[in-house]
Amino acid sequence: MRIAELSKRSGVAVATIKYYLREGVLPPGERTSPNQADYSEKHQHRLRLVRALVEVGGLSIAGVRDVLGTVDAPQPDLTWTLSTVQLAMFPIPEATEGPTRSSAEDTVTRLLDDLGWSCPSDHPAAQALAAVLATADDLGHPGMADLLPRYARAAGEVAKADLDYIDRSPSLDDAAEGVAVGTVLGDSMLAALRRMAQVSESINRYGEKAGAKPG
Amino acid sequence: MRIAELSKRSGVAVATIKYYLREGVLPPGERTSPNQADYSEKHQHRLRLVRALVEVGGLSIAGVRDVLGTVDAPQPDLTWTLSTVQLAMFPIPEATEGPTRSSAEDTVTRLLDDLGWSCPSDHPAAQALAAVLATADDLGHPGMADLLPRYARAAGEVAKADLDYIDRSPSLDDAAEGVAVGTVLGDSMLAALRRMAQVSESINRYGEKAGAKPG
DNA sequence: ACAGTATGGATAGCGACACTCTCCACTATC
DNA sequence: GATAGTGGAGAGTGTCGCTATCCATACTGT
Repeated sequence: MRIAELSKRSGVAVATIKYYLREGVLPPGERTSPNQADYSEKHQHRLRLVRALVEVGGLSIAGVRDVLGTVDAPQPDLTWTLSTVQLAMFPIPEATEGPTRSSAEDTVTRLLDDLGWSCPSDHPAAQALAAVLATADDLGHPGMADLLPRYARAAGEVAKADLDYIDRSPSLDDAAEGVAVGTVLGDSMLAALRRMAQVSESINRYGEKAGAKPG
Repeated sequence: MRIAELSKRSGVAVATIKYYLREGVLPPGERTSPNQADYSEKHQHRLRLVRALVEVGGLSIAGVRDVLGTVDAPQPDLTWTLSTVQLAMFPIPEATEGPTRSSAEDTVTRLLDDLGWSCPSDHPAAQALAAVLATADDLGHPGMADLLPRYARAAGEVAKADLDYIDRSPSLDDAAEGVAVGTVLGDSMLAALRRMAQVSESINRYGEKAGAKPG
């Protein structure tokens, strides 16, 4: 198919598709003449994936490029693939310093120890967690740390489900894409469910009232 | 204190503080003369809160304004406060249409029913969940829906912890801020813990190898 | 008292980002 | 052979979160 049809089928503007081609998040079509190319269902699928990563996952175009680079070069080491996707999604950690931050790092180390998790305490995610705890502390909400065990238990369950899902993939390629899709969509899914559960729990405890929508 | 000291203490540039004042996310200082104002510890705290919402929660300035508007007008109805904060954080849902979307909505309705959650199935969060499921379907990953029960159980646990945390607040003002902080920081906390748990679980299943950092 | 600095307020500018538009030589199609 | 569409490249657009510049006035140190 040609670019106009790819655009029509995907609902993405031609100019945007050209932009994605330029940015390298969509591979070029197969040349049929100096200025004519042919796009396949693979391009259609890739375009959907790009849109999902951008719209649902909130990734930047550069982040999408990173993730797709990993998906396209499937390593047998899924741990590596997982870490790469995670890094593309959460490129944050710009380490802060200070007493609250140090004690937050201790808290995280202790948590990992208590849980027996095989995650290094200098992992970006662990650093991010320490940063969040330090922020809560600075805001005068040190009680957030008390939530850690329950949050961690829930996160552990989710992670097991995630890895089970990846394990079901028939091929390495599928597993790599499964990691990307699962990481990105899983985050949104979990966030949505948390909000729903909060609303439900809130209604159960405090009553319905204006419940659903305040605006 | 004057603006220069507020800037020094908070690490936020004077120009940025002026910008926040203009945007209404920081209340004006107390006038002492036509062009002189005095800022208190309250401003310092508010500034920290704004930075946390922006940096950790990824909220836009407009989103911060919405959240703070709710925090500053504490309603006795915590369900309302919760919903408002949620809306400011996830203003997404721009409803799509199509067969996958409809069946995703059915799936969500059924899930709510099975779980016995008191969350209306037309709640924005439920819509967001349906959108995610539809996206997964369109991407050729219909198996994501199988993860729902385990995800939901985990989300339920987290939500109970969240509401327990809010319940501990001594005053209504504190509860309102607790909702905002808890919702925003809780999301980041949960995401970080999920990543850590994924890494841990991945190492347990597939071995260490390049584990922590691929780049 | 008076130079030097800081302040609040308003306006304009900047850099990043994700597109979107315009132009071009050329090709496909009617 | 007129018309519409193509790939490619560059410039332009709108939004966002600041950041810089001005200005008249106010505070500060000597």
